[in-house]
Amino acid sequence: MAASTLTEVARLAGVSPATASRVLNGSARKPGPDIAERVRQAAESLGYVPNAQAQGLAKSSSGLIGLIVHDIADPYFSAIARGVQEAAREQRKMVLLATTGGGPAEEKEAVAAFAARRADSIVIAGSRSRRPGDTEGNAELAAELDRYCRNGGRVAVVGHPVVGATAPEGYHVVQVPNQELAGQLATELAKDWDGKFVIIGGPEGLFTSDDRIRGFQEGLERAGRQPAEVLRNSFNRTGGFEAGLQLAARIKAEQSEGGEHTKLCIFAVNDVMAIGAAAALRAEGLRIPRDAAIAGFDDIETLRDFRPALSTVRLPLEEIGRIATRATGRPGGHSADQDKDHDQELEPAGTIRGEVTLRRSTEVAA
Amino acid sequence: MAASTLTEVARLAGVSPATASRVLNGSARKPGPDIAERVRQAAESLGYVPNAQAQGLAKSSSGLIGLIVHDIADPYFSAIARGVQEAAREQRKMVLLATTGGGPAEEKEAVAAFAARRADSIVIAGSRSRRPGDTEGNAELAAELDRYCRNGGRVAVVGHPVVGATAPEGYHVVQVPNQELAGQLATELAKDWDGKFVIIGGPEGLFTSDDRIRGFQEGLERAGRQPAEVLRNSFNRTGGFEAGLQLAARIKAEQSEGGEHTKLCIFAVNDVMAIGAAAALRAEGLRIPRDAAIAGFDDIETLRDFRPALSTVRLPLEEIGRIATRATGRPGGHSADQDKDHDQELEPAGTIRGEVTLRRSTEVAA
DNA sequence: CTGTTAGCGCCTTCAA
DNA sequence: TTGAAGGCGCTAACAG
Repeated sequence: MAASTLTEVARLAGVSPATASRVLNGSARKPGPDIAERVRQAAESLGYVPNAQAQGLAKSSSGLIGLIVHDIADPYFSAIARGVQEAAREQRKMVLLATTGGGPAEEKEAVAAFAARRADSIVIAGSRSRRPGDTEGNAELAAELDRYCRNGGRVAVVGHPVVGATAPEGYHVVQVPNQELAGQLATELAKDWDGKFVIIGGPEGLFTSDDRIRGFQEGLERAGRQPAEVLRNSFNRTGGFEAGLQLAARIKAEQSEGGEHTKLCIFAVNDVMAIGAAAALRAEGLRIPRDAAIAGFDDIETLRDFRPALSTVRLPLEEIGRIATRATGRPGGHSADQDKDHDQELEPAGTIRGEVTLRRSTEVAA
Repeated sequence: MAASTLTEVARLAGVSPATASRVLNGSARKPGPDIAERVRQAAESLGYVPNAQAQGLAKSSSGLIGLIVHDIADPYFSAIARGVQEAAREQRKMVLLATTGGGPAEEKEAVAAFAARRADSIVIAGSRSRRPGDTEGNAELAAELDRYCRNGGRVAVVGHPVVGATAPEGYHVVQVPNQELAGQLATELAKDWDGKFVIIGGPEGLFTSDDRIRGFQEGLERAGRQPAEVLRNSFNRTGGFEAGLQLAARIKAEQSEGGEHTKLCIFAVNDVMAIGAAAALRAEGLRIPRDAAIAGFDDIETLRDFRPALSTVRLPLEEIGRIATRATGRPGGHSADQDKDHDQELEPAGTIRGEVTLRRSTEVAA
């Protein structure tokens, strides 16, 4: 009932297992064409499927890439996942998926599980955190990662390095210029908006969120503006929605006060939160950009048809996934020519370029 | 440099590998607490990580669940993927991801790869197809699946069974009542709309699309309406957009003709296409539902903030993923009490309940 | 309760 | 070029 084995194929073909192996899987020496054909036919007729586990055991390489995300249903992560998939396919590897919900403890579990499966490399896509409650988890995660690397595993982290990770080799960080881009966004917005800025951020300690907040504040400062107030909330639509409700109340109060007031410009640290905030404003009867402007970050594809079109910062999510994955590929894995010029190896895993994208949601037109 | 092995742990603890194994991994008999502690410490100090490949080889069960989707970045699939992940976690298994782009040939590759990795079960989430070009691919896919099942693998397919698959056991189909629900949607819409209906569908031969089209037509018929014209296009936003452009031209022509005309009601066979079509109408200066109504299918979460809110059919995507995955779990895998009542086993893998959800995009209000 | 003995299926030296 | 032998790391029968 179990799948047929190489030995069975070999027996049917009247050759040794070794020979069969050489025929069916890549090997330096190629057996005689007549023999090869017989083996192939035997394999075919038995419906032979090589046992990757056994192959992996013997070669100590599994052909697996581990991907860690907070939530695969979040479009931010699923876009990255698509890039990882592509790159994995290039490397003829398969993707193992782990969803962690963002906790370092669960991420550590995932790394351990990947290590157990002897994944050739691991891509960590979720934002790092330095919240107080996470310090222990971070330490454990770092330790687990270090061990994994020491055992020959490759790791790529999107965004920030894992706190405390001191991995010697095989540890790559794909830098995402969150801070810089948020700064540019602020600068651009400051050109058109005289009023106050408010930031809807994630919980304090989430690097991605903090970087974007910091960058935005810096941008405001460069433009000679007051720092923006920061509302903190969960890093998802609900968080944005709740913050949006608060702001809506405030805006309506100001409006009913009469008198002159300048419109608020809201920066949510990611698109999903921005959409949540926009929904809240709308629910409260406010309109964008008439009563307030709003901008996000990421430029999530599925959200591009949202109206008013959301000003945001475009991030090449799919490419980020690809680059991270490629960074973990063993050099000379499959490419024909191998640069002897190792300089490139020393550079960061890849430079990500984003782009400020102003759209309707921050237009000044009444 | 390589990871440490069970043997090393055993040696350090001064016990046999078998004992170490019994301590570190689940086993019926539990060694003495003193011994157990020594082994645990040895493992800890060596940073021992069990080799799942070896375990799999020995136990001939990999703890892997293979998931096949068209495109992980498509919110429809990523929602299902989340459900699969959840259920996998319940079963203490990991998810192997394969993205196929929808072709049976690639799906066959994926199944073979999963089989090679000895995945315990496979969940196929993409729509089946019976397009002429796919017949050969379908046959091969079916053969591969049959073989996989025959070797003890479990399979769950979302929607329709794979064409030609005759798998004896372990082959489950999660029925999604596309046709029925589309019929209900049509019925509901027909109550409010006097005018013509148009369907924006996917390519002919895609089961999901065809079922929804058929169901919608049936619903119209039941309501005493003429069958709707069907525009076919690719099964994604672009397809919807292009069809939308066509319709926009038509609508504008009718409008400029003056005279009386009834508004068009558009049914796109999935939300993403509906959004594309809506974007096209908007781009052509038309407004929804003023100039035309539009409805989709799936109720994609990320799209719920779209305005005008899209009438659609809510599908419990995440649950579909969960149910499909659970259907493939070996009975008595982890649950405490094991029903001796096998009746449930014979029913379809699970009954999916959807819900027609009328929203603003099909309101009659001018 | 513990240790010993065989494999799980494959790859890879090494001889022939 | 081909075959034989050993081992990858672990578990599952047996013995003790």
